[in-house]
Amino acid sequence: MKIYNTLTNAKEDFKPRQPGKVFIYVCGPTTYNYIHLGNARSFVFFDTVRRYFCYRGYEVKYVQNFTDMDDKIINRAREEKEDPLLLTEKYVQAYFYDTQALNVQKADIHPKVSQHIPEIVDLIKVLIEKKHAYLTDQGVYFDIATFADYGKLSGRSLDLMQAGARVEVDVRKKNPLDFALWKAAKPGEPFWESPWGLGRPGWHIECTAMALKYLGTGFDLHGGGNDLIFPHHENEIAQAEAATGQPFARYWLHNGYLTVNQEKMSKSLGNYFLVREILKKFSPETVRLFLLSIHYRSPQDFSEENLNNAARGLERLKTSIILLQEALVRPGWGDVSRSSSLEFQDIGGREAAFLATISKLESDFIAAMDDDFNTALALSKLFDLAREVNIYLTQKPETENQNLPQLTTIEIQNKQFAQVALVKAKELFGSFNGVLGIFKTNAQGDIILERSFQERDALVEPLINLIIQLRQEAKVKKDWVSADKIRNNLKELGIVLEDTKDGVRWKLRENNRPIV
RNA sequence: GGCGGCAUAGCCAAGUGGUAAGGCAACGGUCUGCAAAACCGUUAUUCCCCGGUUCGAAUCCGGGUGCCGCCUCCA
Repeated sequence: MKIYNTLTNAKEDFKPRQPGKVFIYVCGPTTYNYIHLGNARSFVFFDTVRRYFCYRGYEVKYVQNFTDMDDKIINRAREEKEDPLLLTEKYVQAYFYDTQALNVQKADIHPKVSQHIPEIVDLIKVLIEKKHAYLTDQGVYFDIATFADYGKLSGRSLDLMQAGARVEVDVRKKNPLDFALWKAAKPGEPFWESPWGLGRPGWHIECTAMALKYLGTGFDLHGGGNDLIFPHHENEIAQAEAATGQPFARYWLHNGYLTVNQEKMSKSLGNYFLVREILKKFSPETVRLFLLSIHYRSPQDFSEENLNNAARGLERLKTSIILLQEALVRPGWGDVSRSSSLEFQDIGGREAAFLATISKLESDFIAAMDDDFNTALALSKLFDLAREVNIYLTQKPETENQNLPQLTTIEIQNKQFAQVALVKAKELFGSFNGVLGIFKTNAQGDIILERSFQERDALVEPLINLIIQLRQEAKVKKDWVSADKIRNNLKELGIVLEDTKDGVRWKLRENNRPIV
């Protein structure tokens, strides 16, 4: 496996800290708002990274934090006149709602800043003891001059940064780039007790403290969006390595921005689209397919047209999966008792060729993901698989629609071959999807293609109106049999039609509604 | 000013030395009562421009143009 490491600006062979295990820390959201699609890009990508390590047989420990205390939260809470921690809890829940729609698996641990104050305080104590931090009346600051490697992640030297820095001058700081570890509380602000008075942690210290607590020094992967390279991740490294004297994380991954009209999607520009808004119009499968259709380090432009493209591509994949699922239970293809005893080398011409082709796709898929998580290329293998399956199914089996007792031994064997081929294809769909996470799956790992409830709800109204219209036409022709049949069958589905003087009214029997 | 990224068909996009993946759209065909889906075929002699290295470059080197980002909160 090769991974592009921001620390070295090069693709490197991945070597885990411990054989067979991967320890990952990904920067999560600051919970003062709903996540937008740019945030989702990062979360979906790192979820895919995690899934791929699992697919490759690694035991993964995945930690993603919530920054649930900082200036933005305090400001937002003031605006909404709400307690900061309650506000934060609301957006934590919203985060889970939005990301689960996108099939992002929960991290093993989701630590929150507010619940790790003791760890943070201890870490700051160490930094002060080691003379890497100093006190002012504003709080505690990290002294970057004491950390020789400062700038190694973002690739800048201190001199150049100082020349270009537009930082508001704080004369109490030794260096303009020194950053807060502990901020003294102003009146009315939330606070915790510390040896340096009442206050709260600075922005960067929490990730360092929580990563060290759950993953230790020198863990494998640390990730986040490009915009976190400087200063956030640079400062995390400084804090951790100054305190422990050990390398902090070994591979740093950063995803590119999501843009709108080629400009970065960001809250300050106001050009952001919330995940929950987009999901009103596009399915989560479409959104995830869209996000993975480009290499993670490249910028990706958000537009309705691009989402539409993805939606159409998704249709193609769905069709193929449906065709395969149908074939698996159709006479002639898949209705023979499970024939797992067959060895591949026993299998005849057409099936053997098909199996060879899709096996190649599997190795291509792995090669693509091994090369710095090339999801765009991996995705093309999923499309290739769909086409191969479609081609295979286009050609009818000789024995289709014949009953088993009438078949010769050869014919039965052909059916079994076909089934082995189809089962293998289905498994491959499943394992590609297990990595890319586009489709939801059941406990057995089979792909579920049910429409989302939003989609269904949006369809109910026009669909029922259409049926009512057809029934009205039947009534006009005095075709009472058809009209009554429509009404009775709808009733069985929990949809009640009532003919009134002013037209047709319909109701949904409450207990027939699907339970989410 | 410093640092970094990007530029491939109508659109999205993979591809870092060996002769342009995949998706969408479009057109023609097969299938179909008609559609849809599916399948087959066509659609970049060419990869922003100029110059160079090489038997050979979208891929390497030099120069130029355009767009974007970071250096301040941001995934």
